[in-house]
Amino acid sequence: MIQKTMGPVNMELRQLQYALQIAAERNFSRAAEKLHIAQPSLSQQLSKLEKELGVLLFQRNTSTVELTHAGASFMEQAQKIMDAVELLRQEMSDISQLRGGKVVVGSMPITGAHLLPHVLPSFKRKYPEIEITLLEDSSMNLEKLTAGGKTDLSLLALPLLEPSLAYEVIGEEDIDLAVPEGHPLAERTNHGKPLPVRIEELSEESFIVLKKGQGFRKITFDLCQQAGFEPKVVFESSNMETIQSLVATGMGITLVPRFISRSSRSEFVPVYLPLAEPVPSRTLVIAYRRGRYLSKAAEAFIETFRETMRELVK
Amino acid sequence: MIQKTMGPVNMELRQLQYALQIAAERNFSRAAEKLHIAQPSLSQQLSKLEKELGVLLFQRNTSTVELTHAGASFMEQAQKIMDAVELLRQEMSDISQLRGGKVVVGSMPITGAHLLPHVLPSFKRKYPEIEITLLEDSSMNLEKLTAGGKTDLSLLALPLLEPSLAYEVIGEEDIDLAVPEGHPLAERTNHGKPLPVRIEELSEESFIVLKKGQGFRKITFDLCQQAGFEPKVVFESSNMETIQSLVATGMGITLVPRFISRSSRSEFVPVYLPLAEPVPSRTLVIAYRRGRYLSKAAEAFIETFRETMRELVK
DNA sequence: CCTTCTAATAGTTATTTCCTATTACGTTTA
DNA sequence: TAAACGTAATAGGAAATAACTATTAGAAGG
Repeated sequence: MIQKTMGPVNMELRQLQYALQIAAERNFSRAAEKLHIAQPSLSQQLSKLEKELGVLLFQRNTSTVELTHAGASFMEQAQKIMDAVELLRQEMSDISQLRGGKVVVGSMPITGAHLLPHVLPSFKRKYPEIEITLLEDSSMNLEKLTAGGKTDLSLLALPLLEPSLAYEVIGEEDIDLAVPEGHPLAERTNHGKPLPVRIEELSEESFIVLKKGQGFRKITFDLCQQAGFEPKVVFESSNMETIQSLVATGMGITLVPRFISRSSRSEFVPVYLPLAEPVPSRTLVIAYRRGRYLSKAAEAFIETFRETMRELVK
Repeated sequence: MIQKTMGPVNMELRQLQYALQIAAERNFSRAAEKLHIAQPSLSQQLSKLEKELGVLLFQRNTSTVELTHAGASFMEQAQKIMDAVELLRQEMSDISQLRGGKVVVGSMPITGAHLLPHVLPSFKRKYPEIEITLLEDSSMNLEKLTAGGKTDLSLLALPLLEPSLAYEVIGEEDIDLAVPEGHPLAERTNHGKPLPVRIEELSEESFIVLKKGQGFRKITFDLCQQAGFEPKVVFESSNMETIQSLVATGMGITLVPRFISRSSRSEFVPVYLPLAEPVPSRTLVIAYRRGRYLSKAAEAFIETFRETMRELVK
């Protein structure tokens, strides 16, 4: 990091503003009035400024006030500075008023592909000036990224492994079963509707699951364990969409979050069956660093996400 | 007036500098040290700044300090502002150190053409960054321009008519007589050198003089009057060079300042004769507004002018 | 668990800015 | 020429602000 030795800045914006006002009015008393200060204060501040600069800015006696050449070039540059200051104030004001800003959001590929497309348009509509940057990764990596401050928020599912993360629940997502067409479980219907499947019934099935580091893999294993068996894994993929295709082609079965089973559009689509009560679900949350102040923009994103989820679940 | 609702500029350069230093160090204590203040002061000022902006600039707890998105864009703009401030300080410093600045100098066409060419080069050599703007006009107009602040200095000859002008003498300039070649006065020689002429001898001559408003016209008339006669004017011109040509072609005679008779280079050159003791002269001065502070650049110009004159008269 | 950093808070002091009153100085008017 | 007016500068004291010291509280590391 380059150390810029900045000399002591004794000059202050107030003094620039005072000088500019005097230049505009060409009269100390009137300038002081507009600045809501007394005339002697203005004289004092200007003298101080001139003394510090080592330059006379105004040629003045008791009757006339006019710029020196030095004063003229001072005013030119001072005005640029004040304009830049005004711009800075405006930018900060925009951010605090949600008319600007930036949020870096992490999400798993699954949710990125299936949930965010619903959220982002309405967020953009509501806060057109807030920039959203998306970062897709596995849930494990996302937790690390968020814990390390690389993202402001991450869309994740419980449980979180990183203890430094806090979260807000944004919704429950039911879990379905995916089987190949013609699978015996898909044939059990009641008035044409498939019957719910109990997880225990899957103990002898071949499972296709996500690779390690992806949260939903653990959810699958936990559900099977709760049902009293260890799933027989015949294939692993890091891509949930790929798994759907593999199931469709008859290589095995899998558990899948509802938002995926709802919107699968690829060529090879498996059959989705509901699971029996109590329907297993995963809790979707937006996670962020514990103890951290969330920017208003980030809060607005969370709020919009929640609203959108409520709409989706209807 | 305690209207604090939307006070204009409460932000101060000091605070920008503090914020930038914190951003550079990412550590309040070290930043405070470099700023030569105590750490609590720094915390206070930053909090005040953030409160005024309505935006958190640093995400911080007791162990880490890092920029928020708002903070990042703040620093970007703040650095621009500090750079502009530094530039302003530099410009003013240059002016006060005579490494910059501007002087508007008025001069009569005569002196502009014959004296300034000697002065300007050495001034430029000494103060290469000071800009000199020349304004040529008649002495009468120059006095008005300078009294009105349109020029910083004017090169004039005594007496000055404007009472609001002060002046510094920069030298005496002897006055010569110009006659056509072959004129009887030019024939009176002593060992080949022309004899000095007494002004009384010119009472019957035809004079070519400058137009009204030009100082040297009055000097000519005054000298004649002192010699006891009223000059017979046969022609008037506003241009001293033209008068030289007219004299050369035999239309009359004229009085001329030494610096002109010395350096006439045109096609039609008259004969220049010295005037008898006491040799009349005019006092050249640099005039400026009475009671006005002269910029250092203007003072430097005067000083350089004097030096150059001393060189010239040698 | 203790020690060590580091930022925030409390309370006080020092500095700076601002105010009122007044002076000084040009300009205009009588 | 003197008097009256308008304006910037100065003086001295009051108010506001930024600085300091001492301390607390919270995280990180041994």
